[in-house]
Amino acid sequence: MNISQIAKMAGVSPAAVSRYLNHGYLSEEKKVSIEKVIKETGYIPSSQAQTLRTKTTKLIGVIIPKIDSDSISQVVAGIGEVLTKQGYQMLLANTENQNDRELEFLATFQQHMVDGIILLGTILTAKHKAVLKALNIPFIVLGQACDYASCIYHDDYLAALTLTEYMIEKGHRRIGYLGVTEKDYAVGQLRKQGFLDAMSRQNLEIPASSMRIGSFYMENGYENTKRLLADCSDLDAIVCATDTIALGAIKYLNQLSIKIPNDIAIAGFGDSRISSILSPSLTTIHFYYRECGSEGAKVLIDKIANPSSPNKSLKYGFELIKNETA
Amino acid sequence: MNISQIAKMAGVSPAAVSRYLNHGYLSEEKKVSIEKVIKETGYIPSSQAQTLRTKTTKLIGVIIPKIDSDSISQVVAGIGEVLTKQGYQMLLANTENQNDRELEFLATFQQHMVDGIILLGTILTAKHKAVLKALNIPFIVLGQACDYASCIYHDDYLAALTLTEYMIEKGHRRIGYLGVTEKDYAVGQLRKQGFLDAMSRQNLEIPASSMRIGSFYMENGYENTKRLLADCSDLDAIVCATDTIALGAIKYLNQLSIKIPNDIAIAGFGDSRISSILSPSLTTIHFYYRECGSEGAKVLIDKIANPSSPNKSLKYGFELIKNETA
DNA sequence: TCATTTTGTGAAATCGTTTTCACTTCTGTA
DNA sequence: TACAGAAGTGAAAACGATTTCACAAAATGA
Repeated sequence: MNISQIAKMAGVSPAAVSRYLNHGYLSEEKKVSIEKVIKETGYIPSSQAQTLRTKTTKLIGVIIPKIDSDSISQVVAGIGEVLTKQGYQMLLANTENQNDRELEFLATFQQHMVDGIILLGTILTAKHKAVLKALNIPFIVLGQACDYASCIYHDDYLAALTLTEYMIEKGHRRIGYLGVTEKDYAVGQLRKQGFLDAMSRQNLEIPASSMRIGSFYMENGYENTKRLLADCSDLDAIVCATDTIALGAIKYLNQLSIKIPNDIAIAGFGDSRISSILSPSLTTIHFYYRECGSEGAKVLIDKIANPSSPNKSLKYGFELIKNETA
Repeated sequence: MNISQIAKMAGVSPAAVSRYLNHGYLSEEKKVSIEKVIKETGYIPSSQAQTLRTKTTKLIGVIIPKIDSDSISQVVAGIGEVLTKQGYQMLLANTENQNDRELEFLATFQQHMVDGIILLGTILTAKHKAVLKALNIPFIVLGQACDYASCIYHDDYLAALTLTEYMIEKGHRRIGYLGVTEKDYAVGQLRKQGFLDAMSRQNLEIPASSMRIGSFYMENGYENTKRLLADCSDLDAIVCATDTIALGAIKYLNQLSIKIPNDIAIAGFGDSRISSILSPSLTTIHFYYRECGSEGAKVLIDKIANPSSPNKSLKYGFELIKNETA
């Protein structure tokens, strides 16, 4: 069923049908007859053919590192909400933490002529920058600061600083740290730096052996807590770069019947749904993930409507959730 | 940059370039020169134009009720893995539990000419059936049995039966139930029926006031546990239709300092990541969510390749996770 | 009444591919 | 030598929409 057939059935030209579908510069009489035929046939215009002429797809490509993650799925939910409302569709690409796949997906997005791209950034390399700019498609970065695009992110540094100061205030002195790769600027570097600065402000020592770097998975929390305690048996608290890592740590401590927070206090980042249900409940940082997603989608849509508009950089705050593990 | 420009630059016809891109019925000499030009220019063919001719988009539409859900995001991860591997892209539509939106999204998918559709079913109405069949696009249903399409689902009934029998075996007699709407056949009806049958096999009473129906959210678990205990103060266990609901129940019980499992035992369904970390850890049912997603994607791709192949109906088993809350 | 503007309309070009078809040019065989 | 078949090629016709352009009819103004 195509536009010419509809036109024939309605006794008008294809151009008239197109006009009906779009602006509608058309006599009332023809509008009625076209409407009737379209209703009867259930005709839906081919978006591919439309794209071919108009160069717009109403498609937004979204690249994420992992969909089955508490924080990321919240961002995606926020994105989806706004896109749907604005008549866009989401093309979702999940790299499963394989950073190099991001570039492949960018090529696919280009092929599908997406109107815009949202990159939920983990590691932004020079190559990313080059490819993204060459793409000539509006894009934004979420979760990381970025100087060549609009970006929406969290105050990871201040959050880590605040959280660590809170731990110190609670009386903890020998605090360990479980982090992630420094290639991830927001989570790997800023959170760690916030931790370090809070410690040094109080002139607290940080022996190298009390810090560990690992993956984003729970196993990392589990294994690195084991190693941490093997090397520094006198720790009285551990700050973990994510809630997931904190869960791994808690799992290990539970197995050893080490009491939280009396023997060792724990804190995480992300305020995952679990944190308030755990018992003891997890002290953590609430970030505005869903808002980050929905705001990001809005910014991108603005950018698509007005490509020459200047880049924006929006930093969301956070909330310290004072729960029971610290 | 289009195929004609590439052709001109390589000194061949557009047809030759197209042949290079596809089957490659072409002299070695031209292949080389075309390859060179494509590499230099970074040319990527327009998938819309391709679709216009070939009627295939390499796009799969996926409809889900909620992305920020532990179980669903796992299914989506499984789907994404296979689709990417097979060169497909995922068009994701999140209804946020608004069932009527599913039909809208189906129309959008049709407009975008997706090659196939995956419906992560909650409530399948007669209208769904009618619309899906009229669509004339291969589709499959995940999470629900369905007689007019290939479907992949879990043995919800036997899981509920087994879990409840286990609770009884553990010595619980006055067991309450927190469920969801019966319109959701798998989660609402089958799990409840499994519970009821296990109870009646042991001749255990189920007063109407010991069962509650609510939403999929944690608040439901919290609020309905409150009501349940107000009416039936002598319950010694509660079976919850999902882990999320169980978490709500646990939250309420913790607030009242009711000891789990000594005062009241709890069980859920889904084996969410949290369940093993909670303390006490949550007794639950492990379903093969990720596998369901990846297998579903495979079945759909087979169906696309061979549309006349008969429908398949695949039921995955489960695993009873005997943790500490029951 | 006549000139001018407004309004409504369809023919045809266009977007960027794929694919059919007809036409060379080879290759190998009788 | 002649001829069948294979191999390689490009012109041109799709695919299904939008949009420009030209033109007719109707409305307006003098």
